[in-house]
Amino acid sequence: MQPEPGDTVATGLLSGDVFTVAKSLLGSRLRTTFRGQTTEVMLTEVEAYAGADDAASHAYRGRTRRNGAMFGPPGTLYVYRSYGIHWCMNIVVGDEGLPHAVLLRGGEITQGQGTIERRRGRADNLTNGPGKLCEALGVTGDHDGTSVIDGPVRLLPGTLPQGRSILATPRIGITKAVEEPWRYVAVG
DNA sequence: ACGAGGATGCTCT
DNA sequence: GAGCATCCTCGTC
Repeated sequence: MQPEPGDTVATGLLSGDVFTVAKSLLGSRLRTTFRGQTTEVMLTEVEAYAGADDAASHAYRGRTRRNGAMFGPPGTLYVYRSYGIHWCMNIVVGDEGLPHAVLLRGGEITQGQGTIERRRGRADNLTNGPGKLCEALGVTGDHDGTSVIDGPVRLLPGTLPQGRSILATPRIGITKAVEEPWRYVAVG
């Protein structure tokens, strides 16, 4: 599909293999506006989860009640509750029906610093972690299954600033497939 | 700087 | 009933 002028994000950005897409999401922005408060981050830390081929993926054993959003079209947001307390969000990528997704783990605030500090209840460590990122942007389970192309949680295309490079490391907080270097961080 | 431990709720086996 | 794709606080060094 050809991007049209005014598209919030080129859908082609989300249609490659999950590892390529994950890296290309670094530098993009994620924006929400709730109750008139706009908050936005530039993504700097993500992880790729490769569906049925990845023992650490929530979709490794197929579709369940929780992971249904992962089987939606690219751009679908998959939000789940982590440790009973936090929300974490993924962007579904690749071919529709394949449950490949990119976990959003961290970003740098580009808009709405004050709102984010209020939501987080502190002034440091605001967006360095998947649960923190959701709380900062006001993302909850209500947003599970919405689209980052035209939904309330909006992905805006972007590239990393000059001088930044991408470091691949093992993923954080998992107990299976722990060696795979599918976490990508913008450093520099 | 680093590690231990607890909070908490839902999904899946 | 186990097991989390986490975060925070409070110990120790």
